[in-house]
Amino acid sequence: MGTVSKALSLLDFFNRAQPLIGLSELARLSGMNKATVHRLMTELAEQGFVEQAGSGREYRLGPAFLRLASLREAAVPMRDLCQQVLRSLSDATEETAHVSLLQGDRLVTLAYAYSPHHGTRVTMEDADILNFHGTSSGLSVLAFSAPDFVDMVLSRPLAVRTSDTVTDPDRIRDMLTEIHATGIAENVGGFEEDVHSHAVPIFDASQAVIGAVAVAAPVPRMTPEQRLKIRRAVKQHALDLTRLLGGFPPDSFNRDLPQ
Amino acid sequence: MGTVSKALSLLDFFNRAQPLIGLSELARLSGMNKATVHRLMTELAEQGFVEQAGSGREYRLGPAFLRLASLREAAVPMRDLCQQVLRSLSDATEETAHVSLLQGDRLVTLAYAYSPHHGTRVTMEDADILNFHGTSSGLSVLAFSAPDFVDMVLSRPLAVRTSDTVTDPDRIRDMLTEIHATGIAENVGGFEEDVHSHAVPIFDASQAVIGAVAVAAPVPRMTPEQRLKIRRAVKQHALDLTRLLGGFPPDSFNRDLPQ
DNA sequence: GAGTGCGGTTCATTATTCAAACCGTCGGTT
DNA sequence: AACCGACGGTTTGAATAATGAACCGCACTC
Repeated sequence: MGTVSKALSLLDFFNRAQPLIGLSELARLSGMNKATVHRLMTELAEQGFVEQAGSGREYRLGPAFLRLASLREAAVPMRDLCQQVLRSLSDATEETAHVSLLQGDRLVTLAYAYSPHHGTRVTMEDADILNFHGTSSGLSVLAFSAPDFVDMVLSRPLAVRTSDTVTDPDRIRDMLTEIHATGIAENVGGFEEDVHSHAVPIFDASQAVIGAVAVAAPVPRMTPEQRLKIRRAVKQHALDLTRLLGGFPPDSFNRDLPQ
Repeated sequence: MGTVSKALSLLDFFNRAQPLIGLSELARLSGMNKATVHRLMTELAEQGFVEQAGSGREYRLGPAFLRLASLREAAVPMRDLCQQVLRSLSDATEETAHVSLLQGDRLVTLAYAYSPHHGTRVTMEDADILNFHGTSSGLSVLAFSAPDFVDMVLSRPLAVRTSDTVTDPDRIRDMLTEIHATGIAENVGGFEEDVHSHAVPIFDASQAVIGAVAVAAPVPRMTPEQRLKIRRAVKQHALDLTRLLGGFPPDSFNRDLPQ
């Protein structure tokens, strides 16, 4: 791993639950030497990528990201487009809709939309990291990923989030085969208890998978009629989003709407 | 300059006007070797900080920034707070208000708010980079910066944006002395023609300057009464914002509202 | 088909980075 | 007040990774 990757990977230890991290802790988390972490953080701080919090001397993410995110969105209004599609999707299904994007070997929540129709709903956070094996989004992405990537993901330890999380690689591979055939991944309670979700992958111009569109509903609301409605809507909106982003589904992608 | 700084500095060449940059051009812009740039960009791409556009092979900023900006804003809702203060400030002055933040040795626009009161207004872009010598925001920041920093800024070539841009370091130093005394910087047409702007610095918990609040109005609308109203409003709102961000003005800062 | 500029690669040289030990400081404990 | 452990940060020779000139294949132009 190059120096730049090391420095950037330090940023991954910051999240909503842990926005402030001290030098020693960061060294522990990353497994790097303290001196190394210090030098890397100093360089990141010079560029505004991290800063040291006023009171303690702990680090947190810096203001540079606001600027760069603004420029990214100006160049590629992906979030905007996703938000529009999600609005329509959550209206159509009356449930929570969200888009996740493949960033390196992680799947990251980019945007979401709630439906005001029900008092209870599945709630989301931006910038959450989803696992591949226990979410419909992750499974839908894997089903259209290169075998090498699937092998890499399934050879890592697979976190058990709920009693329904499937962690047997062989069973997961069977699921991927079926998802590849239908174009839709379905998951019940594998990530959060009582959440029933459907996901369909989205693709870029080179027909490579770049993420997924999903709808997540509370398990008790999932009637057969509602399930069919969601499956049709997710698939249609995922195809729309792929097209809006300038992409194309691969030839093997089943474009039929589910019956 | 360390490797990490080199890699991150490559990101600075992307902006609204030039969102796509090829390898050779990036090497030229940065003065680095093409192989070096290639390796750095490859590492940045692995982490999602840049990506290669579908058609050509040019690079553009990647989706990672959306995630990190979201986490930054969750940890430090600076943009949110600024937006609230700016809303109030632009309502009070009936002109465009904006906040810029010091990031390393650059001054970057963070947020702005327009007033719906007039049909014409000064328009802004997020993530624009302001110069120090030709903007009221920049001058107000300089006036409360360490002498070393001022020397560094004024020893660089000073861009001439309009016929009214002041570029004589001695004259600028005189202006800084006065700005330091009053706490307000004023600039007429030094950055954009026909724009009259006022700015007041904002400070962090250690009383160091971190940016500025400004109001920009078309020159023809600037009557003596309007000018006084703006000066009072900018100063008050800058003090409010400093406090909201958990900061304190330095002891030398003149807290009196202008008469 | 020679010339140009592109993205990308190679490899010996060289400068940077690493790990371990060490400082000074801060709170809490004895 | 002496001790302790953990903190952020700094120094060191030894190990590693970055560097840049030259090069490749390609597309396009003249």
